[in-house]
Amino acid sequence: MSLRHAMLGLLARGPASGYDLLKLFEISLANVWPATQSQVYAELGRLADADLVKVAAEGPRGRKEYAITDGGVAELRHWLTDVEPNRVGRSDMLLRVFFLDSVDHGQAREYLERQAVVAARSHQSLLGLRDVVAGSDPLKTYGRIALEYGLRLTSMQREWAEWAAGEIDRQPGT
Amino acid sequence: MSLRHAMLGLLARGPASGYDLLKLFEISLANVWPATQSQVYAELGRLADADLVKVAAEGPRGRKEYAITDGGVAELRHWLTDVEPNRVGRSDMLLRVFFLDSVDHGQAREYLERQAVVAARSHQSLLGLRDVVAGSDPLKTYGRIALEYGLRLTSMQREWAEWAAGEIDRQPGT
DNA sequence: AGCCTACATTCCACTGTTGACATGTCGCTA
DNA sequence: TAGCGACATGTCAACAGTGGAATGTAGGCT
Repeated sequence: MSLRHAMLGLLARGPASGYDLLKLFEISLANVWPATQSQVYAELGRLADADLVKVAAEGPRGRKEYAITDGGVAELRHWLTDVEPNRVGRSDMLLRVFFLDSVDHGQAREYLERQAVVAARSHQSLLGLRDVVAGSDPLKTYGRIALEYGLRLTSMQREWAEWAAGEIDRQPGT
Repeated sequence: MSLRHAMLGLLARGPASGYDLLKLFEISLANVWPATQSQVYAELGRLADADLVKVAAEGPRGRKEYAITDGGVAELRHWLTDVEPNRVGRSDMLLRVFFLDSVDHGQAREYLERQAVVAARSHQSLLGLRDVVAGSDPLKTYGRIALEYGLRLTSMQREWAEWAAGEIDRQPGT
């Protein structure tokens, strides 16, 4: 249940409304922890029930501004410092690789090549993002670190996919 | 809904019971697409309703052996060759990095160092796995390719976490 | 005045995932 | 023969995530 912690993390930087949080998810967390409107508002209610956040102010158009409480800060810190067994992430892409022997060599190769292209594209868009934020408001250290992870990941993915495409050519059979 | 395709992929290699599939998920797909018993049996029922698999034989202890049908093979191939916008994976680890500014420098550093250790450990266990399978039944090409991905990923994660830990030391503030 | 867009919240139905519980068979061995 | 452990299937409640619809406000434009 990390949506909760993502919201607490955002609120730790300052009060915000559900709508604000939604925008923050869109612009800064979209590639790490996407969240929909239904989720955000529902979780905000639960968070308030648990006294981890509270309504700090009510604005013009029914706007409710929430602020994190001391309990919320404690919960956030606990989540950040507690060692949890990080559960395995599912990977659609790798799952397909496992079953690539169900299609012919050409199709398998095509799949891997497409992965290389997708990874390269993601890499490019992250590079663009880095330039944008470098030019204006410099990213906070941790933002830069997270971005660097994306950069390294996509670059590794591209190399791997290219290697894999070559590898299946080298392989006897199929 | 890729549980369905994972099961079709496994059944494409030969008939199996729900129990067999469960074991296969545990040993070969645990790190790519974990599945529980409830899910497997329920999905098997749905798959049979949709005529993508059928009961091929009934064994000793209520055992039902399922086989993939032509429709199932078609569905599997379609999934393997169809370009789908791969949805973003959530990352608990990266989410934490984003909010590391809510704790002090020492704790942030500790978190990143711990990530480096975890990655290194995963890397070692994959190396072990590779040696085991290399010694006995050689992995199929695609299994090797998927394993290589894990190896590269964990190695990249370790390097990145070490770099990140150093990086926050170099940073002014906190 | 009428319309559009951005702001803003709430509710709902559906699917996917987890964990626990219930039930029963079969072969081994103390 | 009683009990254990591996085999084997089935069901249920709860929660997380997705997508869409309904509702309403306020400001700006034509």
